[in-house]
Amino acid sequence: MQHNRIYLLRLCRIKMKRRQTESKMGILNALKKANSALSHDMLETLIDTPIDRATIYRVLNSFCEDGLVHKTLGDDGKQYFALCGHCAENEHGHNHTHFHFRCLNCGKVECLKSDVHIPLPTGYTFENFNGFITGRCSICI
Amino acid sequence: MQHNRIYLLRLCRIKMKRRQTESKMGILNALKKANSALSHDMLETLIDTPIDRATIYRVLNSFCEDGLVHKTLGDDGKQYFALCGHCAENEHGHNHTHFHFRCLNCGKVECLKSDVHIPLPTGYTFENFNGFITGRCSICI
DNA sequence: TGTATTATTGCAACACAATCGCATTTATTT
DNA sequence: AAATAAATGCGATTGTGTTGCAATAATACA
Ligand SMILES: [Mn+2]
Ligand SMILES: [Mn+2]
Ligand SMILES: [Zn+2]
Ligand SMILES: [Zn+2]
Repeated sequence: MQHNRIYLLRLCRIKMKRRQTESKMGILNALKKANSALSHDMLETLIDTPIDRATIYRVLNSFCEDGLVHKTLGDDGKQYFALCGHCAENEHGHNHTHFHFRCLNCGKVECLKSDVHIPLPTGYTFENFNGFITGRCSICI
Repeated sequence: MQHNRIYLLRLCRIKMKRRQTESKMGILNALKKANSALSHDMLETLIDTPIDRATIYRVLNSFCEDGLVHKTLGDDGKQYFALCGHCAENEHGHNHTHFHFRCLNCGKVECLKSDVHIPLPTGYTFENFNGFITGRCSICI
């Protein structure tokens, strides 16, 4: 179920009429390399050839629509985007009911592996989940 | 451990050199009446005598500092403030490791009672938690 | 390979939540 | 009643993300 980036982009090109551009490749590579969730400003510094802010957001949101990436709102008010790696799969597709951890020292945001159990009161229906934890990662003690 | 609002404000006046004002009373009453987490704009509509935006935020943040209220960042990008009712108590004071639920229909934001277990990888330290669930509440089907 | 189509981009303007500086007001103390 | 400084209102500012639009360029197809 793990495909490489080129394959995924090609798939999107056909299915969603996307085009393969340098911006998309750059952003996808940065996400892959970082192996963590990235915010717009993180991407801006990570990518060599400058890309406009609006473009970065548009690319990221298109990745979300296409299922390559998921978005989570950090407790710092920023959106973070991560490649869909070990997202839990179920009958409707794959879902993102996992926590995200942000290290207050190094800033890295990671998807935590454990799938979160969501304790809804009876009669409530579920639509979306966003769980953020902050602290310090093992590298930053 | 449940005190009434007047008592709490009086406590803050002495301990933190706060003053008891109409704005604070209004905001505290609105929170109490709503029995749910409120955002700035919700409060603005709920309170009769108009209070300036900056003042509302300042009052709410002072309430947070004083431990009367806790703040959570909604997935809609807004801050929600709720009276500290059944927040979990531990040796360091009380913590806010519970989910918040926002009904996509009526907009109400509630503190969910169940205390969340936070699955940190080994070597990671905990600082803060923000968990938001959206869906529909039992009233809105 | 050349041309048409239209997805994508950059730029500027915009929307929105929240904060800040500062002069003024006012709750509290004496 | 006067002094002190916390609290307020107003306007400006920050920060994040979106949108409109004309220009660009990736893709399809003859
Ligand atoms: Mn995913
Ligand atoms: Mn609390
Ligand atoms: Zn770290
Ligand atoms: Zn509802």
